[in-house]
Amino acid sequence: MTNYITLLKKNDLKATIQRTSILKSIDHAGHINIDEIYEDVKEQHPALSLATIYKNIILMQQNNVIIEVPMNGEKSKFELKKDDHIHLICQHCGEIQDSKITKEKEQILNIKNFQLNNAQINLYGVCQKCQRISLK
Amino acid sequence: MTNYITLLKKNDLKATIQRTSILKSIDHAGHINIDEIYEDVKEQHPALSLATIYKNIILMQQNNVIIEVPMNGEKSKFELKKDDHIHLICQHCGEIQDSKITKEKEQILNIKNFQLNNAQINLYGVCQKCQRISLK
DNA sequence: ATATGTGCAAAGGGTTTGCAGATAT
DNA sequence: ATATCTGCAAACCCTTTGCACATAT
Repeated sequence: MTNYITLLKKNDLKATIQRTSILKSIDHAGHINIDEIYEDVKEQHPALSLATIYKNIILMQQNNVIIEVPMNGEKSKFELKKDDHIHLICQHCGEIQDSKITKEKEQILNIKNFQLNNAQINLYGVCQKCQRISLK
Repeated sequence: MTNYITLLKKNDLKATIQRTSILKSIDHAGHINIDEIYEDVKEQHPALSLATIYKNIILMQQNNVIIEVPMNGEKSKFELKKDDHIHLICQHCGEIQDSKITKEKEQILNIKNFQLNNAQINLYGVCQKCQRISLK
């Protein structure tokens, strides 16, 4: 919990219970949308309002605490800010795995005449677990 | 125009004027959101309604005629269905360039234990034109 | 002490829906 | 001929906003 407080303060945000709760929820889930955060966070803080979540999601994005993961045909999810990475999105179970962008992969993304700031890579397919299930 | 008719029929959709107009708009723009399609299409067909665009965007996605390009912090854009490719999104002028995924790049996306169906790669940065401008 | 954050309820705006008339096949 | 599509208006629901009270620093 103290980690979230530090994270917020480091990024010029006051550490309120609402914000640390939201961050905890995002951190535990890995990738999570607004409604799911709301459901999750209400368990400990029933009074925490949806409006507060919306306000803080915007604020925490602006202050580089979290980042948006736009999703095909559904609401954006959010994750804690970290280095660029690849999302492996399972179309069967919905789970999202992170996969590192290795140095060799990074070179591949180096496209001439384009000054890259950040990469957003979503790979849709079937995860290992679901591949096994469909074999049965 | 006849191309759009063929494209629609090939994918089990009736070829209405509304649909060909929407496809023409998407094709010309390359990447375009719903409101922009509406503005564009109204010039030739003032009566064409937003509701019709929404209905058809959903339908044409389902029938593999177009695909969604989710965007960070803004409304999704749409493009004609084509092979996976990389989007180079300029954070300065907003333009989106397509970049081919070469065979070597494709191998890089081959992540073990994940059965890839389709890749969605958005690279945010500064395009060549805008790099030149900021040098002046 | 005070600037900032929160919760509530209302407003706003984008998207969807139902239906009667129109259209593609 | 008929199943499907369109346009309109209303409904819906997600997101934002304003304000009085509460809280972090």
